Amino acid sequence: MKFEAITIKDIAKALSLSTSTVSRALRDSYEISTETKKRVLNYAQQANYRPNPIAQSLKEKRSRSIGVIVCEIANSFFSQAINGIESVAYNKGYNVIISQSHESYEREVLDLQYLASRSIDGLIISISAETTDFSHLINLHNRGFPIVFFDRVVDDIVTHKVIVNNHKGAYNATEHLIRKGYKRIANITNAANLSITKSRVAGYKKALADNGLKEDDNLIAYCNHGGLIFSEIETALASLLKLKHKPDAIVATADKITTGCLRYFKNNNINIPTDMALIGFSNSELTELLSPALSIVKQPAFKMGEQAINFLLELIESKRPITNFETKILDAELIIRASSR
Amino acid sequence: MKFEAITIKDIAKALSLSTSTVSRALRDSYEISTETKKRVLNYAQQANYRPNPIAQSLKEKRSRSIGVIVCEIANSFFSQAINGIESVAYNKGYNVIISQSHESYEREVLDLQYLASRSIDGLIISISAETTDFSHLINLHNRGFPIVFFDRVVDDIVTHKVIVNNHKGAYNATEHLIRKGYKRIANITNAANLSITKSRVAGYKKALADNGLKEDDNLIAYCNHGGLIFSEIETALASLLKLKHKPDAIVATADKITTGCLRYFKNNNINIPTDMALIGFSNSELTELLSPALSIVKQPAFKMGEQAINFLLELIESKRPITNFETKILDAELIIRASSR
DNA sequence: AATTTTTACGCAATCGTTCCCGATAACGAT
DNA sequence: ATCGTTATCGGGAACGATTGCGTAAAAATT
Repeated sequence: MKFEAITIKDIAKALSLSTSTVSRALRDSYEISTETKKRVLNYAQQANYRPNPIAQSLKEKRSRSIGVIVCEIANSFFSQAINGIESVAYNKGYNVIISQSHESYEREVLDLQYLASRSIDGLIISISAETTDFSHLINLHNRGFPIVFFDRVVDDIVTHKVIVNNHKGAYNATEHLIRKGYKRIANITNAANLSITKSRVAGYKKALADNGLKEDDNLIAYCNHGGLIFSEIETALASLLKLKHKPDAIVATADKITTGCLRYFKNNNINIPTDMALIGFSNSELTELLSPALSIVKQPAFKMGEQAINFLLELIESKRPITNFETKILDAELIIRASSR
Repeated sequence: MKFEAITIKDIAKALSLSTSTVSRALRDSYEISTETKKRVLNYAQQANYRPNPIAQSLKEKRSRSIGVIVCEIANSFFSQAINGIESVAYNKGYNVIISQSHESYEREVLDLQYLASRSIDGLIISISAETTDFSHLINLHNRGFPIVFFDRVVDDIVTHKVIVNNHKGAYNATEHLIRKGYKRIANITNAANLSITKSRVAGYKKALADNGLKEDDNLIAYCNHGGLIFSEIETALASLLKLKHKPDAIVATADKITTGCLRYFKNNNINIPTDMALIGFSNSELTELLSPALSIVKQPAFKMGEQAINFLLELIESKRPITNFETKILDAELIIRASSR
């Protein structure tokens, strides 16, 4: 099935003009008489003419579309961030092509190849939990391709970045637990290589240190798939609970891990917060309604998305190469509820 | 910032060949000698040549991208459906451009114009709660543009559709409440004009009738924004609770409405299920962890997405016009938990 | 040796737009 | 009458890839 649209040639033929004149008339060039402009504009309107964006892209060497790679759309944080990206992109006439890495390095590389082959003008990415080799990104970046990182950034690549103050978020969450009297606080977190993991673990450790608690590597568990696989959370928690000196509270520093912990405790009849306190990073709208209501560290996902796309459009639309790159750090919100009281 | 890619011309020049020869060599044409093919292929590989999809699109009059319009990405049902769409599209070399209507008719029309202007090859859409005028879609459809509806379909437009057995889903949910002994069962549902609303309300009514319960229009409340605005749920529930003869159970037939009801009851200290039983349509992963665990009607969102994209690709890739349209009806799953016991 | 056939490649048009050059006419100034 | 201006417009070459058609050389056939 095809679907033939009217072109500038059709207009030219119908009005006995040249395509150049029609093109210029449509773009309101000064070299075209008001009379002719009117004729062209009227005809175009009546015929419902729309310029072919593909032809324009070919001519202008830009597609007016940008790529976004996240690990999962079906994750509140990312879907909210995408909302932010979309709202700005829409207003600026860009379209957004979304790809999911599903926390797989291989898939991330494929996604990137795919997007690059679709000639996107720029990329916003939060890298997958598996990714430790950045050559696919470095390659593009070195060739001057506009990239903005958000959430999970790559330190070695110098470009605009948007993150949350992960250190502070984890610090505050941990400190809150300490103030509530918890003594043995475990940290279940994302893959160790991720930037967010490093900051969050550091924040957690700093809070312990600042409050005279000793850190214990046995109390830190890494989930290499970011909690996407429930069993990795089970394994982590099971081994924590097997410790001689069990934890009495948990800081979970990823959305899926936070809710995964809750699921595990419910499955195993472990009472929150009496047997085990829980606080975790999450952007779900439902944490308040959970049982017990979850204490969370909530990221300004929508704003992060907005900031990321603004950064990207700056890179794309800048005439001269940008050398002055910025890292925007937003604050996460600490919301205390029943799971840590 | 630009980013120059290698073209077929560059290869041609480098190897002292014509662009036609290079093109044919790359496409493995029989008219090119094995020798030349090897040279071209080697050079292309070494130079990391990628055909320019925009130029290809212009030539082939197809963009290999499809549009998806849903009301909200940050909704489990839709994000899961998009996952399904994406997984198939990805494998077939199509990319997916997602737009959100935010339940607004105006925005839906704009989205559609936008997508059409981006020359997508086809469209998958679940219409907004506000939409009652379908001329924007009818227009496209009449011009032979491939459209597949899912979830919220338009009866008047004859094309492939993917839905869930909404009647049965609502029927089963209602019947379950009746069996549990609830006598006055209210139904809070989406905008009245939506196809899904009609089916679900009908299913609800049928279950009442089949079990000797009288339907009462005071017990049916419509949320015109699909629960996107919490106040509309509040209003609906408040007026239900003001009735002389209050309901003792609620069937909520939209994701946001279901969780919205729960939120309202918690806010107002209404105990579930003793004061009020609750069952509702939802695809959230967290319903099990809510307090109380929510009984739900769960749609096979991922499968629906897969089916929708398969339908669409059939329409797009078919040589001759398709006249034999299909409506795929999948079954929803009824999951009983504490909120209705 | 003369011919036909096959092989292997180039030319040029095409897709829809844009834009650099001209080209033409009207008009006033010299 | 000649020239310079200005106002309007058209020709045609891009952009990158594809493809029908034409043709030289090589190979096969007579």
